[in-house]
This record gives sequence, C-alpha cells and structure tokens, in this order.
Amino acid sequence: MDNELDTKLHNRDIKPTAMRQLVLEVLTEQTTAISLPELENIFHNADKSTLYRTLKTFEEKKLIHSIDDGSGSMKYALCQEKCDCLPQDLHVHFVCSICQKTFCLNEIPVPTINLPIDFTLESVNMVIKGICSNCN
Amino acid sequence: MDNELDTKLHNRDIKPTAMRQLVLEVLTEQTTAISLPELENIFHNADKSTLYRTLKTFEEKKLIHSIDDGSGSMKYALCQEKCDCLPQDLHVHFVCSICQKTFCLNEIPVPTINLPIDFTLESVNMVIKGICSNCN
DNA sequence: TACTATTTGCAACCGAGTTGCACAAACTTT
DNA sequence: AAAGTTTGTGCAACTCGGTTGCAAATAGTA
Ligand SMILES: [Mn+2]
Ligand SMILES: [Mn+2]
Ligand SMILES: [Zn+2]
Ligand SMILES: [Zn+2]
Repeated sequence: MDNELDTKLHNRDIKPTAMRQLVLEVLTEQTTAISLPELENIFHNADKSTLYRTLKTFEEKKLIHSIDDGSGSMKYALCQEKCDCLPQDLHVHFVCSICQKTFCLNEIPVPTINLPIDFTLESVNMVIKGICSNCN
Repeated sequence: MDNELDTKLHNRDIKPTAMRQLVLEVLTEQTTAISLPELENIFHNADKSTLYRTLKTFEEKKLIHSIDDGSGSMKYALCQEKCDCLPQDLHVHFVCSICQKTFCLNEIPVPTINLPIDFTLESVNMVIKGICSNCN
C-alpha cells in the first residue's frame, strides 16, 4: 500500500504482508521505543505470536533493533537507513524513570572501551537511566 | 560463624542469618556474576523466594549490585567495599557469548556521556558482549 | 490448476520473578 | 522467664514476557 513503508521492507528483504505494513507503520510513528506488550495493546485484535514473529523478522533483517532497558520487556525501535547493527553503528539509549519511555540517542555513539587482554567485542548495550526532557 | 562474612554483613547493616551467611559465602567465591536460578541450583534444598529476598536485601543494602546482561535472568555480584552504587562508582560489565559468564570489569568505569539538554542522569547499565579471555 | 513455501492464529507452555500467608526464629519489654 | 513484637523463612500460587508446535490460510511457483 504505502510505498514509503513497502520500500523500507523491500530494502531489508522483508515481504510486505498486511501485518508487517501495519506494524512498521506504528513503529515509524513512535518517537520512543516500543515493546511487544505495548504493540499488543495497539493491535488488540492481532495475535501475540504474529506480532512477536514480526518483530523477530524485522530485527533479523536489521529493520529494527532491540533495547534491553531493564524494564522487563524488550523495547524495539527503527534502525537508521544505513544501519547494520555493527559496533560502530550502535548508539546510546536512555530510559526515563518517570515516564518510562525509552529513547534512542542516535547522535550519541557508544563510547569505545579498552577491553582487558584477550577479550573481544561483539556488541554493546548502553542504557542510561534518568529523567527525560519532557519530565524535567 | 565466619567473621569475615559477618563483618561484611554488619557493615552493610544486614542481620547475619544462616541463609544470608551461606549466600554471601557463595557470592564471595564467584569470579563471575551469578543469577537467582543458578543460586537455586547451588542450594537445591533452599527455597526460591528466600533466596530471592536475600538477594533483594543484599542489593538494597548495597552489598551486591545487579546486572541486566540480556540473558533473561538478572546477574548479581559483590560490590566493592566502599561502593555506594552511585554513577561514579559504576563499572562496565562483559558477557561472554560462548561461556555465558558475566564479568565485572571493576577497573573500567562507565564512560561519561554528554546527555541532550534537559536530560538528567541517575545510573548507567553498560554491558559489552563478546568473547572472554577463557574462551578466546 | 496443482504444488510448495511462507505467514498467521490459536493454544499451550516455559521460566524468571513476585506475593500472600502461616509458621518459626530472633529480639524486646514487662 | 514469660509474653509480646518484629523479622525471616517456607510453601504455594500467581503474573507476565517470551516462545513453540501445529494446523489453517495465504502467497508464490511450476
Ligand atoms: Mn536505538
Ligand atoms: Mn559489577
Ligand atoms: Zn520522561
Ligand atoms: Zn567465555
């Protein structure tokens, strides 16, 4: 339907089913990351496992990335166009202890760390907890 | 019993019950962080909720800190003597994608981040995933 | 059209974490 | 010491996010 979304799906090698278009649309509208339970609330008629597998597919194809923000439910947000989720693509996340929203700080790359000898890096999850600009 | 452990408990204002002494002993022996399910395996005769509440107490009193390493179960490790779990006390953690062990990199403080305007910081969880020295 | 691969819906399940409640143990007050 | 109070423990039940097997539906292909 919407060519914007279909192009995004196509670019990431994901077949554009109705469900996927709808989920991608919702993900696109968000300014903060969203969880599977939240998605279930939005699509109260859609099936949990379908939504679950949609997110898994999106993540595998690097259309979205997941953030373990310590809230108990994984959060998901769109990747940048050229993102491959490699260490150099990663950014810092922020979770507000008041409104509970999880922000992608896309402009803040995760800092480089000098690991101890013989430790090799694959990825980094850096989540800052605090109070966001809306709640401050 | 063991005065080392009792002193540690006393310093953190925790009454030294038998259960707590045993759990602290196990925590002290570990070189990597440990989860509640793992603790249940070690104390196969102890009750889950008692262990759970023991960890909660330890964490409240800042005898231990918790690490959400993305494995699905929270990991726990002893705090340094003078640790108050304030931002300046925090260190980086490392989880091995082969042996699944979670390491405290006590010598690596979490990097300082310049947050966007009106965002204020409370704490940071920085977990690096990769391969540890034992598995490399 | 007939066949095959992919996606979806449903139900059941898993495991980590959490809670209410009764009993036990420790600590206080008389 | 006895009685009363606070704290800790054990058990059972439960919540909830996540996950899976399987059959029906849909899409893609020959
Ligand atoms: Mn992000
Ligand atoms: Mn640590
Ligand atoms: Zn907020
Ligand atoms: Zn390892």
